[in-house]
Amino acid sequence: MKKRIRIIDIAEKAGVSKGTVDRVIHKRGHVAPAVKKRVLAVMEELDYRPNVIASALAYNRVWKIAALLPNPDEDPFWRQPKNGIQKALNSTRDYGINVDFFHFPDADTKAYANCCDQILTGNYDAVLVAPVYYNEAHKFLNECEEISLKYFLINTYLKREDASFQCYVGQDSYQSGVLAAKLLDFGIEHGDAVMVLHLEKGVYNSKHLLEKEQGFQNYFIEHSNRNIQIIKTSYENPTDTNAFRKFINYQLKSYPNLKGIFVTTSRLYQLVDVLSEGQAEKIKLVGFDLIPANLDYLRAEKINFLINQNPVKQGYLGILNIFEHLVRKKEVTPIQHLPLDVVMQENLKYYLEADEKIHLMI
Amino acid sequence: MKKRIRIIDIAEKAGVSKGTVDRVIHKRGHVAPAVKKRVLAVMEELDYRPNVIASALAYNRVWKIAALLPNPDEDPFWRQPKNGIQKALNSTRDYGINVDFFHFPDADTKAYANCCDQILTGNYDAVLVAPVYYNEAHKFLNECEEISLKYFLINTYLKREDASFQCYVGQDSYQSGVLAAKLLDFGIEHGDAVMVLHLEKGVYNSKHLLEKEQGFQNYFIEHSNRNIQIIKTSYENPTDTNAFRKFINYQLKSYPNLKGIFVTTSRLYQLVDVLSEGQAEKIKLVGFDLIPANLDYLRAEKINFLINQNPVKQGYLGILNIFEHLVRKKEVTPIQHLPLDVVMQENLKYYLEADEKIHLMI
DNA sequence: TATATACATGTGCTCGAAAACAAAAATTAC
DNA sequence: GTAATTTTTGTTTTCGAGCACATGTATATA
Repeated sequence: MKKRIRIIDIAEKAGVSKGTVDRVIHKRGHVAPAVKKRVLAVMEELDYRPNVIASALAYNRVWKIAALLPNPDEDPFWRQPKNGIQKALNSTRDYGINVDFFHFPDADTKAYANCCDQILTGNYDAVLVAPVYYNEAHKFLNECEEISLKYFLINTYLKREDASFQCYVGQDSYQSGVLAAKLLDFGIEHGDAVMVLHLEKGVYNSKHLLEKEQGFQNYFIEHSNRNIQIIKTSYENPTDTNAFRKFINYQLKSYPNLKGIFVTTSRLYQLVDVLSEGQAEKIKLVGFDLIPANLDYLRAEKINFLINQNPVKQGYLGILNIFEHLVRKKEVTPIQHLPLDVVMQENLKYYLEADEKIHLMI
Repeated sequence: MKKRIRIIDIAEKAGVSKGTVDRVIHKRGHVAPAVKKRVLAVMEELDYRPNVIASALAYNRVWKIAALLPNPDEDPFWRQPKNGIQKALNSTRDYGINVDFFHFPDADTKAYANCCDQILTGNYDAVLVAPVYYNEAHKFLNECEEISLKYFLINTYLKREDASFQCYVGQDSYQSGVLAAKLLDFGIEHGDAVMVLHLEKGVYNSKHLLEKEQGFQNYFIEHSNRNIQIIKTSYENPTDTNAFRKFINYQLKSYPNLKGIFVTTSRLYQLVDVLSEGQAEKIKLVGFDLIPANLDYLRAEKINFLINQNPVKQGYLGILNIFEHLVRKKEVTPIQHLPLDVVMQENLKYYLEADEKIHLMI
């Protein structure tokens, strides 16, 4: 077991003081070229690795981070990323990471603008943004760019080329559509029909839903020998059960060879709500997200697959990337897609447990 | 942003010195009951949380860990857990975690016993064990128990009730069989037949293979309405391609309604090797492990699903649990099953990337 | 040569907790 | 009541790196 190399060890071996070694390490200048070379050589030779713990302690600086997210009390989905953020905080607190949350109520642009103002004038070192509203988000990010406020995106991808853009953590919408197609394809026969169904208002403004659809469609185009017919539909208000049931029954009658449905949102359970026993048995179903209503149907074997893109981890990795960037001064990967987990009744529990166990380390 | 509470803050508020607070925190005794009560009350009131960084630095102690694994140069599988161990080390080194590796060549019981001796007499604080050989492992763990050497198991589960047993991280063999059954079931028809195929020597000594088989079988027993016939087979030496091909052709002739095969080891690729184009297309295939040979066939859509139980993470979590136990003095969960990831061509890349990204934190 | 100036190098304090050590107070023994 | 002993409490050093400040050395300018 070899002794750990400290700055002082390098200093001694190079015949200088620790102050000089420190200046070399941090490139602070004021070191004679010959000395610098000697110090670097010794560092190389002894394979010096800074003690990150001592470093963090001595740094003793506080990093101000803002997190701009929809209100988790209104939209329960956001409880999970917020949870992940808080878990990351437990690991990073002693390194000086400090997060202020900014939540805005759904579709309240005034409150939203207010949040943005506070963040822009609040002297933050970085901001974690869920850019759920396309236009507003772009506007805010432009402003961040102006004051060189570094931003990290989670959940929804926005194409940005700014210097202030650091990284995105979230889903790969297109690929999740491809995956859904492959899953359904495995369970149906040559010549069957499948449906991609959006249960959401304003689908044609939601880029990620369209990407899912595109991925789904492209799979079957690339597997044209399977001769699968694709039906694209959307339905805005599945909460009105009776009307929705009529709509679905009409679809099933129109396409008697329909054997699989892909619901692009987390609302697959609302489709199952209106399917009869016989219908549900005949049609394979794929959807998103491990929310309780979906899980009930997954356990009852009425839903075949749920695709999961760990929302807790989104928040966790969001903060972790900020930590790596600010504290460790590392380059972060610009695009970080979360795994597309294929969840079934048989492997569900591991994914539910996994969220509890993100207790890792810095 | 609230200031972090330090020991000295508590000391001041309680009207004592930081030495006294320290004694209370660490239960070192030598504190008057009344004072202890006052200090605890202040700690509670100010919600004191120790600065783990400063704590780790001051501790300045080295933990000696031994890792007993098969030689990764002989069995490439073990390269991955070892990789995970090394990644965990990068995160924990500064906390004083120090690992010595002990590798034994395959089936060399003398070398194995030698490793064990070294570990038992080497004054280690904990040992991470992959108990691949049933009898030898039990013997070693008994000896650990005698000298109160704490052990942590990875990869293969051994039922132990000792006080020295801390936790197991690894696969859930039974459940992976159930999952494989469900996957195949989704792709076949009522009345078809499926095969569970062991490609390994000494199957009936390998408890985890039998558990996989059991899980597979029980799924179909519980779904008897599907009326699926189960064929159990094993073949010891698939490397002899010609003989193996004959064997498989014979099986396929014997069971013309065979529509799915579950290979219980990572050797599914050897089955695909001997299947003709036409045969591979008709039969759905499920197996284990993201090894290159399997991945080639997965990408070529000849393998339908690979079940993955992140081997890198096994090693990583093994060390992390030791860290949590020794350094953080936390209770660790005794049984920790890794997620059973369902891997297809369409979501493969995320799982391959994921291994790179375990860079998490302490 | 004296002095200002720039640059190179060394010293010492800091972060917060741990623990050895020193001092003070309380208790016991005689 | 005093000395010896035990118990309680306070002080100081340590961990390794960061950084402000002090000191030292060489070059330029008068």
